[in-house]
Amino acid sequence: MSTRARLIEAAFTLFDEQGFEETTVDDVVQRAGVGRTTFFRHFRAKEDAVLPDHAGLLSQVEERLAQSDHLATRVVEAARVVLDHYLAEGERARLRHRLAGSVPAIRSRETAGHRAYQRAFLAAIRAELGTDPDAELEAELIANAVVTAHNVVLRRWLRGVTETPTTEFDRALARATEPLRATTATSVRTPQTSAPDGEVAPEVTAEAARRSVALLEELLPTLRRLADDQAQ
Amino acid sequence: MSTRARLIEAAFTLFDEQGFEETTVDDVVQRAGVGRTTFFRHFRAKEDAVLPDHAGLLSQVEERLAQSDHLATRVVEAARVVLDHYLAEGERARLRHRLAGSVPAIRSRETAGHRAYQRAFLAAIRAELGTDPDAELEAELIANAVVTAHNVVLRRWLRGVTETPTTEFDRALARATEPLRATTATSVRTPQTSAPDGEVAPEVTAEAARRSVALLEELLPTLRRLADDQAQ
DNA sequence: TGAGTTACGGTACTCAGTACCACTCAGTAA
DNA sequence: TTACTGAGTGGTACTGAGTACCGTAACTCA
Repeated sequence: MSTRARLIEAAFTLFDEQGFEETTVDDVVQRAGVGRTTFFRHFRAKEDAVLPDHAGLLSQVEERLAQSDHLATRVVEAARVVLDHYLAEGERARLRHRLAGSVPAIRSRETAGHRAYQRAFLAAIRAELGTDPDAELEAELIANAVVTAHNVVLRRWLRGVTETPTTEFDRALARATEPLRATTATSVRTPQTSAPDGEVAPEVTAEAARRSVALLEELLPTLRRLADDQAQ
Repeated sequence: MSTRARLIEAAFTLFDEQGFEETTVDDVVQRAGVGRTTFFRHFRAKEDAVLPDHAGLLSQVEERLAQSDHLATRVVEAARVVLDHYLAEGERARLRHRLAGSVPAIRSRETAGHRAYQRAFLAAIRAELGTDPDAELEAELIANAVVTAHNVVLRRWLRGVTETPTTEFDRALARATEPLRATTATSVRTPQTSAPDGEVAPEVTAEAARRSVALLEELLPTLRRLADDQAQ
């Protein structure tokens, strides 16, 4: 067992048994049987010993995103790389999740990692959607939806709510990448002929219209009074 | 000028001039002319001196979300509370944004705050959509889209890219809350007007309706604020 | 006047993280 | 053998964030 592995093992055990704040780096290195300097040579900070290798994972994600198949496929499979990593960790991932629930330092590092993935997704999506403000917003929303969908499923597995995370992942990411498939389908495949649009658009549009009209109706009495006041 | 205000002023100035890491708490308290203990009585950590009052802002957000008008309205206006806070800070918000770009501690605290808002939105949306897995995912996606849309607009203003953040905000949040309006329309409202008897092609009508609805949604917040102002 | 409250200042401490230097132990070449 | 090299390791000393505790001034309310 390598020095690094012993440090990780000791950190997980002690953080779990006696808490993160209550455990000093000295405790960890003593349990691992190594010097204090060695700890900080392997990990930049105390919490790094129980964090996944986000840097390595990120480069795998970027690698998958850089391939040349359809954008939606690339995004889904790149997110799948991250999920698979957590699943492969097994109990250790679950323990980290419990720790993150009570230790801000661990939680914030974990979310920083997710932000890095999100930015990688964003870059890939933006490259396809363009950079005008509306497309920019759309890309941000989709990139964020992908990470969120991933996280929702991952969290369910971490908490032991589901035993079929990969199945749920496919469903969740299909939902998250829906607008991506729609926009790239219309803008790339068929220029404005609206063959696929014609099937689903009317009901959706009708629902949205009803709702907006309803909202407007809420405002109408006030607006009418406002108009009357202005007329005087 | 209160002690707290002097500390904040000193922290912003020194962090900006000589960098966050290069500035010690002793530097800050010396510039503010107070004791070191006083700093940590006002702020739990060094970076807190330049962070907005997320706790106070969060309770304002929750207050707005707890009202009884339409969900989409509550969510949009609650997010607007946060945007308005940053806009009111002016140059100070921009300085913080620059600092967050280079200081992980500040950035992670800022995202932690946004996560808190996101959870408040999530609770409100989930209460309306239900808690089965699909609805849960939907709620998470929408809550995240709201925060993302807010952040996209905010960031554009922080970087000086736009001078009309509130207009962009209305547009961005109309987009982010689109699925929210659609889903609640089916469950809450029923159509009140029958279809017109004209002989226009259905797709053309649908497309025209879609544009009108989108424009109407953008205008709704403005009309609502206008009505509120007059009501006072 | 005295008791409680609030805000501030000082001292001493723990511990994370850094800088620097020394050691060990491989492998390699002379 | 000896000498050299480089990676991994360990020890020591330091800086600085954050905490605990105690003392003090001012202000308020009996």
